Amino acid sequence: MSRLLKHVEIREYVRDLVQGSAPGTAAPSERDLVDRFGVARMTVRQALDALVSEGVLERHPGRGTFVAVPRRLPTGVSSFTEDMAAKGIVAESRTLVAERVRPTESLLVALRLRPDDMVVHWRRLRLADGRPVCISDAFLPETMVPGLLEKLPASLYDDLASRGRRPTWAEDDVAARTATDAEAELLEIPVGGVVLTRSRRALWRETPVEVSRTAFRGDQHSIALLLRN
Amino acid sequence: MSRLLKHVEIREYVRDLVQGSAPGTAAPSERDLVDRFGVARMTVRQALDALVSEGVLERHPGRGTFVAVPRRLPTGVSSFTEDMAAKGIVAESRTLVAERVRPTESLLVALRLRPDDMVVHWRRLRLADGRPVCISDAFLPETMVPGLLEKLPASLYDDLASRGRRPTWAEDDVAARTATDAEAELLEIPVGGVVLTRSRRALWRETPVEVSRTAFRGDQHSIALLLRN
DNA sequence: CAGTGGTCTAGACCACAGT
DNA sequence: CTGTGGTCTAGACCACTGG
Repeated sequence: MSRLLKHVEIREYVRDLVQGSAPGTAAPSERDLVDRFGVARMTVRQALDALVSEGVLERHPGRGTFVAVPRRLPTGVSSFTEDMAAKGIVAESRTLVAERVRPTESLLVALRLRPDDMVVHWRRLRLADGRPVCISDAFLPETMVPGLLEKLPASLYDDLASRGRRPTWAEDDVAARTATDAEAELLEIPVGGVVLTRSRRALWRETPVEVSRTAFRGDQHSIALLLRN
Repeated sequence: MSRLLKHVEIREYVRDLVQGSAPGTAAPSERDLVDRFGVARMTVRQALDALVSEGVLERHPGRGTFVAVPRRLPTGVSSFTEDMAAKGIVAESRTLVAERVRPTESLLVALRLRPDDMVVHWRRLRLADGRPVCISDAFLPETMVPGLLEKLPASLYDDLASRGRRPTWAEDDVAARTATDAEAELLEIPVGGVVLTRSRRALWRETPVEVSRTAFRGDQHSIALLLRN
């Protein structure tokens, strides 16, 4: 039995229907969906609104609703595992810390938590073809990823995706500094070597899902970006 | 005479009301707005939906609607001059090199030039409130900016804008390394200090406009980004 | 012309917050 | 308890598009 909200049910129905269709293909009209699901038109519109704001559909007044031209191609909010796979490199990671902690004040704000909420802290050394690439600290609301610590996934973003919470956008801040001694040792670079750091707040729709800080080996890595106005 | 749609009128009313309020401040409740404007609740919700998706407001079921924690500003393809102005800082620059040169092979490709085309090379030391921030080398097709060298503008992107060629998108590559001796001296950092580098190819529509390489003082500067899927 | 999406009404019941 | 946002109904009129 479907315990879904109606507008969710309709949204997923249309999403499946449209999956893989060429841009410009007509989607069912709002009144068609009203008849098919026996709901009010506002409910159908609520479902289609979501798909439009996701960039799946486009509305054309007086004509209909159509599959949208594909969105922004490039990385967007990318996952380390995917970035490496795209280069044909096998990504590995070694868990250094996986714990349940009380959030700091800044985490509380960034993740939009309530005072008693706990966060999951996961620190990993990440490797490509067996060589250290970066150290990352990820912080996630415990309620967002129940059971994560009991069974650490191979890819955090894959895990979030399976929970329907893959980040849709992120705020990044990129900087450079010298490595701490601990970082230098883990990354196998000289003490005082250069690291490229990335602070990220990743969100799904309007909900913060992850805050992370990553330090990349400066001598090997760079961050590629595509910016649009 | 206001020819505004009701939901637009309500949206702008709330936007003004909330302008400058601290995050967490309560916005009018939906039923308040229904009374104030004499409209149906769906109409009010339509107005608030827009503000929520803009990140201006947050909804908290059972509690109310509140001013959202501010997002970082979207960057898009930003200009140094504009970035500084946004922070209330006076940007200056000191021209180190301004010349007409034959393009290297990689510039020829990146700027999509023909073999005999020349490029303008402009190197600047850029300062904020009188202190060095970065060194940038910009390369532009000569045909794109005739007369630039005869009258160097205060802001390159302003100049491009006045020619109708302001970059609409860019490919950036961000990395970290130690400064060269020359860079260290200009940036007033210790020899061997850290710099954050950005290689950019900026395009207007599908036409390459600029290739630049910039080295920022790593101890002071970071690059803020907004990524979307 | 009939069909589309855009806007809007005037209600309703629900789950949830805080008092 | 009251008030909040979340969902939903069953209509309505409009401007616009296409045939």
